[in-house]
Amino acid sequence: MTNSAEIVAEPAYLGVLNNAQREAVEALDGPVLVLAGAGTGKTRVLTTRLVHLLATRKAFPSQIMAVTFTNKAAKEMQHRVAHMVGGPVEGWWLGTFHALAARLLRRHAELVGLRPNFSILDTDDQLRLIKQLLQLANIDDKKWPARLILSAIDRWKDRALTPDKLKAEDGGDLAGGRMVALYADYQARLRQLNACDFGDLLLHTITIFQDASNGVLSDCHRRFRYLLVDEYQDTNVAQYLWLRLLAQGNHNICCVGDDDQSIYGWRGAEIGNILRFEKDFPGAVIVRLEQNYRSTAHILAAASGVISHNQGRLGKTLWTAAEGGERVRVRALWDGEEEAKWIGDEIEALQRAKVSLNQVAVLVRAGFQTRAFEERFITLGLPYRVIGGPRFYERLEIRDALAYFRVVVQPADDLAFERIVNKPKRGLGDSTIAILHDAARTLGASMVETTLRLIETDELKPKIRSTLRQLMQDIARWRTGLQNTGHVEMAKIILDESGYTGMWQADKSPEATGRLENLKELTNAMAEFPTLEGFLEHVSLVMELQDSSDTDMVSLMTLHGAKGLEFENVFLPGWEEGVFPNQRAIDETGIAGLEEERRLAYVGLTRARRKAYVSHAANRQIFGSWMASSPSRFVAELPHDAIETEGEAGLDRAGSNLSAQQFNAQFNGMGRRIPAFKPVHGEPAPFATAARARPEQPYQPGARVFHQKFGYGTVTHVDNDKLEIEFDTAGMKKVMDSFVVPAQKAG
DNA sequence: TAGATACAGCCTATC
DNA sequence: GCTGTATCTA
Repeated sequence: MTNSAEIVAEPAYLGVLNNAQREAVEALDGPVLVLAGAGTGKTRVLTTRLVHLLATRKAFPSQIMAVTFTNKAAKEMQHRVAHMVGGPVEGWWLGTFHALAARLLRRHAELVGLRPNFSILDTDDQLRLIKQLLQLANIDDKKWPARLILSAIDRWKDRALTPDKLKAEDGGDLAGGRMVALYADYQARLRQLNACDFGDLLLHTITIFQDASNGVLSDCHRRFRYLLVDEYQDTNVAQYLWLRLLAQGNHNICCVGDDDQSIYGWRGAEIGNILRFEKDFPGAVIVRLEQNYRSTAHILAAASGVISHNQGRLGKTLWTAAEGGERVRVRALWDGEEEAKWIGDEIEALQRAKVSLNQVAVLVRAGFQTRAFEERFITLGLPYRVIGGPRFYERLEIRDALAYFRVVVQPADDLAFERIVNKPKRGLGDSTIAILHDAARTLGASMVETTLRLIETDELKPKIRSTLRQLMQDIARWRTGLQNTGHVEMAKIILDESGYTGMWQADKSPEATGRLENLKELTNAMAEFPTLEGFLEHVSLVMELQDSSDTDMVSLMTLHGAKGLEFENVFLPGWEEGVFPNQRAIDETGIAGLEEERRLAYVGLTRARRKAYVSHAANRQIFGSWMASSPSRFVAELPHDAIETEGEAGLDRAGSNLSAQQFNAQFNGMGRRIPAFKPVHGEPAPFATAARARPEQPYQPGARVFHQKFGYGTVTHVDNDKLEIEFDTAGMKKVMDSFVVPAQKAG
């Protein structure tokens, strides 16, 4: 219902839009797909649409959900909307899929067997967990590395396939044919740990949504009347299902995306989601944004020429009203060093022409390629920043510190406990941890709980017992401390009293000071959050620390990292077969992989506003050995009119005598075997799941028992699962019942 | 429990 | 060719 008195004249924000943009903004009700080519004003449409929703009184902020993939994109949207309406808009659900799902899940955790304070695991935790499960199941982790197992699980989760939806043979020969059972175990273990991984955030909310009896979904329908989705081409099946459930209520879903910029197929994105939109949401309005405001006609022609070689596109033709501009320069060079030299020189030339270095980017296919440029830029004294290196919250010392906090907040978090139990070294070696681990498994209890029980017995050596008792008391004290003392102060106390800070202070290695600084930065960052729990949530869901520097520097990053960004001048080195398109991408997924590489080329070219430089070298050092290389097929796909070819004669054909097969063999080492999901017959061998039902106490006073360490003895007293035993040689001891066996069986 | 040695794996990467 | 990790040994 539009209040006509409110909108007397056409709002100014509509006037600045072109026809297509305007259509996308004004189609507020019903499903809408906005196919937004690169540089066509996608963000403007998204934010204006939101402002329009509010201005027309179609919705209050609290009735709008806006979903992005990255925190950066969410922040950007918040910022732009605030800018448009002249103040921050609050109360709308704006965030990443995972952040929004986590928010819902915290409220309804018990519906999927979790407590509201569940931990969110990252890849590192997942890998540790899988390693443990592999060991438990006696699966050779040499043959089936945890990384491989994890990626199989993640891919299943991307497709919303929970273990119950899989048949044993769906795992192929992975993990010796026991992959599905392993996956089920992994899920069981997560529940025990009161934890979930990123995939679970979505899958658990889907489970909750699908059960109508809890009323959560209908509540959401009542609440969220309008749904906005950014980068729709990157959604995976789970995200698609999640969105579809939410959209069922009001059908007001607006997805913005570009099938030509889908570059995340390898992490589960389903380009089919965007290609199928009309079918999934009947009556959908499709708006194409094709007028590009970013790049010159030559750059657009180059990008369009390359992408036109792809099949299976929705099809768009980018055009620009702008005239003139330079052709894309395509240069052949002798080797990588020369390439770096040339790019360095060109950047210096730009610098002399008073171009800001912030407007210069070098976009590479893979991280390792940045090194050659860094070296060159250092020699030249060109300031640069590498975007997307190791992240703050992934650093060892930060993860250790966070593990301490996690144990205090969520004592069922065994992964965190195991991480810190002997850091700093407390004399708790592998064997002690193994005892705790085994005992926890037989008891079906958490490690902290198990430790609390074991320290009341004589299972452990007195010294170890008192160390653990101390640690348990510390953790308990820190937990109570959090109720009275501020969490920033408490965090410092935890790191101090645990000896963790001291450990690095005593460390004389050169990186120790840096680590101490990072720890300080960590506690500083906490101040912005009301509670320790809130901070931990932030850390799990927002892995980046806000970047501060806006000094003038060349940006060095991967093509993937450049998506969504734009620069006046873009250098695209390494356009060689094998490197780009990446050979592995082609080996692993064939045509689909090649097309994704081509979309990456399209993304790269369309980042440039004024000048784009493509280069390729005739010789390249890969994994240490020199190889002749031939220009990327994408070079040949650039329309002649749009480019200007330069470089020494003959170089552009160098290396073409090397067969693709030879290249493969060298580039990929001995040819990596990719385990196929081939069906295999026969039941997977069952293996222990962590939780086991506790039988009745089988030991009574007088029973003869055998203990691995203390030998034979007679039970004198029973206290639940704790036994007092007079051992024949070791004397009176308290032990856990699970540590002894009836004497006759041991003989 | 640290230090030494062998060995594999080396593309992209969000949350 | 380099790096991280797993395993062995003093």
